[in-house]
Amino acid sequence: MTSPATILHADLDSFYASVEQRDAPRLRGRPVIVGAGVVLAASYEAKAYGVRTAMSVRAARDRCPQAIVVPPRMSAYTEASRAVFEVFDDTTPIVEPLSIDEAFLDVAGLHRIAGTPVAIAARLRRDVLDRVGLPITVGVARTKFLAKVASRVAKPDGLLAVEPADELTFLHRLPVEVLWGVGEVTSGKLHQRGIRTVGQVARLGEAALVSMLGQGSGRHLHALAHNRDPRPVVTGRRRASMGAQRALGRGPHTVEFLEAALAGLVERVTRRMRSAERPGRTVVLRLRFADYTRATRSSTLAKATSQTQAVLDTARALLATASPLVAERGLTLIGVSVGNLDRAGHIQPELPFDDLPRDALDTAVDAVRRRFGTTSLQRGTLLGTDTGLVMPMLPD
DNA sequence: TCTGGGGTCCTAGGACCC
DNA sequence: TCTGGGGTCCTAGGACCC
Repeated sequence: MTSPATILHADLDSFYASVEQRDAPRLRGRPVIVGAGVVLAASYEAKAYGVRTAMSVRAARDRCPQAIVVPPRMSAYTEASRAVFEVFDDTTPIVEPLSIDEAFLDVAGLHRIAGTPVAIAARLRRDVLDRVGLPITVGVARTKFLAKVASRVAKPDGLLAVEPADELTFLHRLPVEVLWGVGEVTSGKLHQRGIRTVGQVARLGEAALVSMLGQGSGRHLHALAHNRDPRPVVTGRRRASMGAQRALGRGPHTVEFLEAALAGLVERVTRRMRSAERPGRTVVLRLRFADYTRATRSSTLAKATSQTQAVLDTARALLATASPLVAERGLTLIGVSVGNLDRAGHIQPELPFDDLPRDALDTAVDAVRRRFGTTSLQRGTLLGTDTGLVMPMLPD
């Protein structure tokens, strides 16, 4: 017995461009590009001319000379997103944000009070339009994956529900690119073997996919092609890293310039970390070079921090280790992110210890692990932490 | 027409521990 | 003395997503 389709994937259409059209009547019905160097969003009128996200604005103008290009207004988009998520939250308590403009909603259990999932989805679309003034597309299905596919197919300004009985018929005629995790590289490998539709992937068999793409992707794609996606819609997920990056243009860049760029990025990131009260432990330096190759360097601190100076010192040291690459290839982008957020770090042994009751200590160890998100505890020692908590540990 | 800024997840080898 | 299996953490890179 299969469960009914109760997962909604709600996705705002051409989000940034829609906000601009909402706020400026002269832009309505016209091709609009939101961009700064590259296209961040294009209205459907612009997309009709072949304008695509991530294309350079120059290229976009070539395709659509009459397009109106406006600079991004991030604060307006953040505010619009907040208002839309308020509508989501009023629809169901189970909302999982995916990005600034899309989310999964689980409406199982709302049937009696709110009607069928399709009725709920239709009302959600009306509410977003009435309350925020933006068009939104909703896909409804039994799995997250298929709900997302449905919304993609239904765009723009649409609603599409895929009932359990129709799942594979619907899915199998679509191109492999709809599968989550199939980008340029993977689709290239599949195309090489003449595989273009999800149905062909499904018929291929798991073993063949694994040998083609590796165990992880092979199994993943096989499952998705059969609409097997057991992941539930989960609330309360928090981001695992925060970062900032900056394109530098072709060099050469002076040391002073790079130092200043790095300091600016670190300041931006650590400020956000402090205002979110989310210190982190792992500093990652991202570099991109003139030939578009990339490199990362990372370093994990003993203690989580959100202090500008600590992160900057680490980032500087990482940049120094990459200086041969920088000299050789020329730097065109630099980024800093901090991961392992909220993980306090290794707990430092302070005193030897070996005779407390075992079960009490096991409980305490679990508590430390939950509290600090770390499993690298030194057994047989009395532990102190930067928060002043003192925790005894038992030998194995 | 070379390609911005923000993220996630996976893999793989080495270090280290039990 | 030799060998081993299981697990986590760290670093680096790659693919992918919006």
